[in-house]
Amino acid sequence: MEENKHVTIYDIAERLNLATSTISRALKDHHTISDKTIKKVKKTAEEMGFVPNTLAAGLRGNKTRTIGVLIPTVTQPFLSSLISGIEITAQKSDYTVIIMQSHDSYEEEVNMAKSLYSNRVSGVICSLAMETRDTAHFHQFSNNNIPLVFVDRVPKDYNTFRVVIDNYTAGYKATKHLIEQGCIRIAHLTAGSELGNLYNERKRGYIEALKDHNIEVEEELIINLNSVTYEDGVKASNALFDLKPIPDGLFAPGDILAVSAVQTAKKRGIKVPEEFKVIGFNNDPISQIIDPNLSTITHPAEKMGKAAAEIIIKNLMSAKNDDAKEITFLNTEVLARESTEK
Amino acid sequence: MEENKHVTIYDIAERLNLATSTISRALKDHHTISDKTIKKVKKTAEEMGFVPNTLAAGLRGNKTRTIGVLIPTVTQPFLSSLISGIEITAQKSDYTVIIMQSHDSYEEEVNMAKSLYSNRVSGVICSLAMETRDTAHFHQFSNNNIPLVFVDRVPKDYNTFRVVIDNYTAGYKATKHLIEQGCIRIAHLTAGSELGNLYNERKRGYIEALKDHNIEVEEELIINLNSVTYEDGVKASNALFDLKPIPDGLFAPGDILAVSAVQTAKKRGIKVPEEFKVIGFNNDPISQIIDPNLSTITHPAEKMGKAAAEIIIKNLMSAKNDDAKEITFLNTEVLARESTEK
DNA sequence: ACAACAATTGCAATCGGTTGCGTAAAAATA
DNA sequence: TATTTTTACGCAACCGATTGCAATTGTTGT
Repeated sequence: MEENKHVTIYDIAERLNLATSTISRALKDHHTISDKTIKKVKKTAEEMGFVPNTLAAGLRGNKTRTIGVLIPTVTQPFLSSLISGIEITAQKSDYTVIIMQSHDSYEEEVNMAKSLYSNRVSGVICSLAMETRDTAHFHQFSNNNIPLVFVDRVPKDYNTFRVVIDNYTAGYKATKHLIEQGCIRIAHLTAGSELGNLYNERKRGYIEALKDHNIEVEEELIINLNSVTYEDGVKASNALFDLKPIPDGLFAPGDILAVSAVQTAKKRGIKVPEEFKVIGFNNDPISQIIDPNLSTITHPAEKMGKAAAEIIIKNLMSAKNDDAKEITFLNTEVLARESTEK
Repeated sequence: MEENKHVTIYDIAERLNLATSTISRALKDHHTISDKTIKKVKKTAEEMGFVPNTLAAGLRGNKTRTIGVLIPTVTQPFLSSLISGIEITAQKSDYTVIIMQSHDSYEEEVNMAKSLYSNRVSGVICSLAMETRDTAHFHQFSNNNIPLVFVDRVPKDYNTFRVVIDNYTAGYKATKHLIEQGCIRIAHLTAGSELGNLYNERKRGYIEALKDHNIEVEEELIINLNSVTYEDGVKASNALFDLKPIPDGLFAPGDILAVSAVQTAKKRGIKVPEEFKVIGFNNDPISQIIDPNLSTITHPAEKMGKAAAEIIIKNLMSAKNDDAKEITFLNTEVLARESTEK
């Protein structure tokens, strides 16, 4: 096996009897280099199998064309779609994406943030870990003019870009849909998280919708979960079905929870949607697989990823850090399917 | 907003009136540095908010402690679990993971490979794009002693590490399971792909299982798909259900396909599993959501990811490139669920 | 033919850790 | 006390691309 040492611009320079500066400029079509030389350099570079060393360029120029992505996990459909969106947009502008998972751990998030900074990423896109209660570990980015975009699970009081949906309105719409389908005793699952306040917002929407339709808010119909998992969903569903009478509707702020409710209902012989209507959240793939098909709220993951990446790239180009750190709201819609049919 | 310039070892050296070499060594507990100095340096580094510049270290040492992952997409459950496994293992050894998606395009795969090389990754883990027919773009890694591990969809004749399941045996097991459950006319979906020959292997297992049980292999029961998608699965299923008599079993080499078959059957009033038994592949989340629950073949995604990352890291530490480039086979099992019940 | 200017290319410093080698100071040995 | 050995640290080159400025060559104008 041949041991090709990496080909550098020095090798090209030597071969062509030119200076490295000329090679460097020729390779990026600098206007002070003649067409003849540019052609010659590019041809030789190609022949020699030259691949620029990103590290050297990054070190010298203090910019890496790399976007760091810090998210709880890549295995949730919403987040993997988010990544996909980021990646597509990044690629178009020739940016590389580094992905790190916090596994919803604060400690890991802190470490990963440091690692991203250490890698001198040009920008950061982050969805907060569940555990995270303070955001001091993001100051290193803000303080060094590295654009930072929070997505979906965002801190409330951090002056930076945010890409989110209007969770309040989404929760309101979901609940209103159930009411319109005839529900009058609507349960809700929620989860505590101070910083990424999206569950609180959805709950607020739920409550407001009930009030606006003169439906009493019953505390026993609102269950607080420790974690948004299938297992916890089953537990909560069983608790709801132990009530008499059982509620006639459920707004679950995640499709996994909604699915767990549907399946628990089935097991207990409760008919969905006849006796119990369910609407989920996210429009995960499973929502179209389960029988009955799950009504849900769209959560434009890929769009959000694209939007976040665009903000980073745009901000990096303009080089002004005095831009307003606006919040981008993307739309959500009710997808009415079988699980809420009258 | 304060504009902290990045703190460097030069800053620390100046503050403590030491040489940068001493700082550098102290920070990594070099034995020639006194404990007193080490403590002092670390404390000061902490105070000053020093974060090492990975680029500089990588450039100098020509190693980045970064693993490049090149896969078709992150949105498939199998692949996102694979990433998860890679990431967990990498993190333990303090490696960073860069993820790139080929979107099953040969051209993108070539570009991304170049980008990874350009970023001087320490190792590469790759699952081939569907389109890929030649692997010349991986020579740059092999030629430069950068460990390369192919996972799942691997080239047949490339002398490097491979982490796979035994697709032949898995296909055999799946088919045998259907036979044991009483099927005698078993259909199969497959897809062409010369390099990542896993569908061919599964098909081989299918055929051998039939032969071993004295069941005739009928060409009309084997449908070749253009793509492994829900839509193509529906088309194929409809084609199968147009036959008379319809087959009584199906081995689908992917849960999405299996699900499409189950749902198509339902729509046409064909009862699963009474009239038509289905076994899928991968044990995707949807396999436990669909009604009836889907029998399937386990595909140990996270384990494969961990194994691949371990190979990379181990190889990087031993620094011998003459190791045997062995193939790692991970086990698969039949998960018998409702969709193949007698 | 010569100044003035434009078009090309070269020189050398720079980014920030890393590391081989050299050296001064402290400790051990003769 | 003189000499050898350790211990602890400094010097300076290095990785490879970038870029401000200097230098060279080629053009145009008068």
